[in-house]
Amino acid sequence: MPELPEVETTLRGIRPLINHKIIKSIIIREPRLRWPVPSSLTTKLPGLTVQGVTRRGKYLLIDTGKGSLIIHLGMSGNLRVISTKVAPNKHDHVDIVFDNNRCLRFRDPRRFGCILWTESPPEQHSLLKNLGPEPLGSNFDGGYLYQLSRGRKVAVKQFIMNSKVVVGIGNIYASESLFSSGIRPTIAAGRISKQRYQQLSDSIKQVIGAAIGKGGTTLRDFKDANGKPGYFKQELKVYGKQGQACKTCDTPIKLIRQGQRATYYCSKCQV
DNA sequence: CAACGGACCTGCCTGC
DNA sequence: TGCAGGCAGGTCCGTT
Repeated sequence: MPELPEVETTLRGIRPLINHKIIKSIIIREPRLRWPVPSSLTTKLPGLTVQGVTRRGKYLLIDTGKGSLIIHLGMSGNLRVISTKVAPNKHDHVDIVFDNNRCLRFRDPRRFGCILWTESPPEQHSLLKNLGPEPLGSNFDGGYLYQLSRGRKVAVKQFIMNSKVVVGIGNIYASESLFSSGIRPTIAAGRISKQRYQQLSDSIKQVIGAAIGKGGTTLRDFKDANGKPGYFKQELKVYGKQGQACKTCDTPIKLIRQGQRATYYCSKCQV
């Protein structure tokens, strides 16, 4: 479900609904996520107030002043703010309950997501401290990609999906931004020119930015915090379109596998 | 250090 | 209709 635009959409949805709210309790129905949900949250969270809701890469950070919740949605997670009266579904693993009879409900069928707690600044957490720049940040550009990629033999698609290189480029937007910049996904990262990396970083910003503007991409059942789907799917040019005509040149879109992930590209437009 | 494969899970779709 | 197999939006970790 979530790539960075979906996480950003979720952030924008939940922030105004939970910021400055007092936490009444936490209900952990299923602690077995990627890492166990700390049972200590049951005693630590009640009485704390949400002081801020931010994002680093695909990690959502809820600051309480005493510590921060670090939430990742994995492949299939989502967060909604709803009435505590709404009965939980099978995969609604955790509720953060506020004192206004609403709760932040974490649902994640595949349980690849996580909910962790840190009492240090979250950016020092081991999951966050080695993350690369934000793709929409001013320190992410062609020069940065060019410099970091010298000597690297890994394919450029896997390079830009490496969170130490840049955060938030998932499988959909990797294929889409490489198509948009005319770069073949299989090319070794270390053999791409600075100019082409500038095109790539521009494309990444454009594609991610447009996807956020559309509320993310809904493939199966992504819904934002208010239950609305994303509308970027109709903008996709290559993802999931193997065999279909390229929108630029009519050549059939190819599907290959890189590192056990599907990659879609146009063999004529992308060189 | 870089690269790769395996691991963690459930749901859905396809094909027999 | 049932069932096995493959695949899915992520990313960490251990091994080469």
